[in-house]
Amino acid sequence: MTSGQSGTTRLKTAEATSVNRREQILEAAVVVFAEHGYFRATTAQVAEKVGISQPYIFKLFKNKEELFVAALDRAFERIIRSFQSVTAPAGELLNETIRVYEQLMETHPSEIVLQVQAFGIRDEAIRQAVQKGMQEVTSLVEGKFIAAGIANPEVEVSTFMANGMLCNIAMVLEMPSLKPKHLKLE
Amino acid sequence: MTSGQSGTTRLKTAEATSVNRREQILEAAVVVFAEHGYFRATTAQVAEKVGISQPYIFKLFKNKEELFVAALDRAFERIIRSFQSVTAPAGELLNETIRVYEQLMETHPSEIVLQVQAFGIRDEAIRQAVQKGMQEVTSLVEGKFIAAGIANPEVEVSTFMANGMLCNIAMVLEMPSLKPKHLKLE
DNA sequence: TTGGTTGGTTATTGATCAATCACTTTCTTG
DNA sequence: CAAGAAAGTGATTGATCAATAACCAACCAA
Repeated sequence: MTSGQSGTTRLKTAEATSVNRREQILEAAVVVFAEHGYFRATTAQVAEKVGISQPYIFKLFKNKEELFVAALDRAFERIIRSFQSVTAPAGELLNETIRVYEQLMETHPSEIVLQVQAFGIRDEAIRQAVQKGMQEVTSLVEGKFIAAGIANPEVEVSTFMANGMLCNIAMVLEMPSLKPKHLKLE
Repeated sequence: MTSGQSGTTRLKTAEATSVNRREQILEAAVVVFAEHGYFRATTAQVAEKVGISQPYIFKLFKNKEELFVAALDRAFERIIRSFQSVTAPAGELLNETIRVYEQLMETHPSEIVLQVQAFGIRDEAIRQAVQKGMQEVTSLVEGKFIAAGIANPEVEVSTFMANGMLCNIAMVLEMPSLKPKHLKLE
């Protein structure tokens, strides 16, 4: 058996199963990587944040690269889940999708920062993870736009992604003036 | 005297003055940093590409960070010079600016990659250099758009920058499908 | 009670590199 | 040509870390 789910189920108290530990480590890793960057962040910092020893990380993750990829996947999964949950009529779908993303940037800023970092890392495994994440997000949004019957879905999605990227960059650079200007008023 | 410009001026043969060396090093640094990323790239790789010893780099640059910032400044300067050179009537200005940038991506891809990398580096000096570069580019383009009498210049500039960012990211990720879809046809 | 499984630790090491130090060589000019 | 400046090198080092090795402890089941 893997977990501590014994006869007298002691659930709720977040037992130290390896699955829980993995989650804790990932949560810490997202923050540490976002704050210091992939190369400057150390596995010791992640461990410290979780309250475990540095080597224990390598019992649950093959190496630092895999840890980063897992953290990145987590970030993309949240974005995808958020966008999946969006429901709105065609006329409101774009604005609603933007609203959901803006909320995500507030509630999980580190995961957004992680994304931007990942764009610049020259590492095959990481690049593949980013490619996959970006492809999934694009496809998902496009599917929604098409299903809603929005005109020129490809262009709309592309514009949405472009503004999203600029938004991300404005965030990591701490340049609010760079944020996209929508101008929906006419 | 600093250079070898003696009486019998032996110009043209690219003498090994420290100014020339600085330029050579920067040119190599742009390529090496773009290829391996700031942290994986080593000063030894840069030196090898120039054909000098690794320690000599530190005679011309205080440290690795300063070398990167200088390389980054160079990249931004080229972008700015390119945009400054743009002249077109209001109706064509946006397209012409796009064209110039697309050409830059072809002729100096490493400098574009360097930019994207720089977004993700958590280092104060580097972040400041990126901020300055982005601010200058935005202001310059906005100035041009305003001077040409384009309507909603702020929004147009923002959209232009957003698509530029998406374009950069499509490039570094090697995801051509992510490239912006303009759709000027009606 | 014993032995296997799960969850953990301490200590260490092997590589990697930026950066410095102590020199040498090559100009050039008075 | 002497001598100082400019250009450049070889050797080394001091830190930093990912990753491994080797070992410990708590628990449970047969």
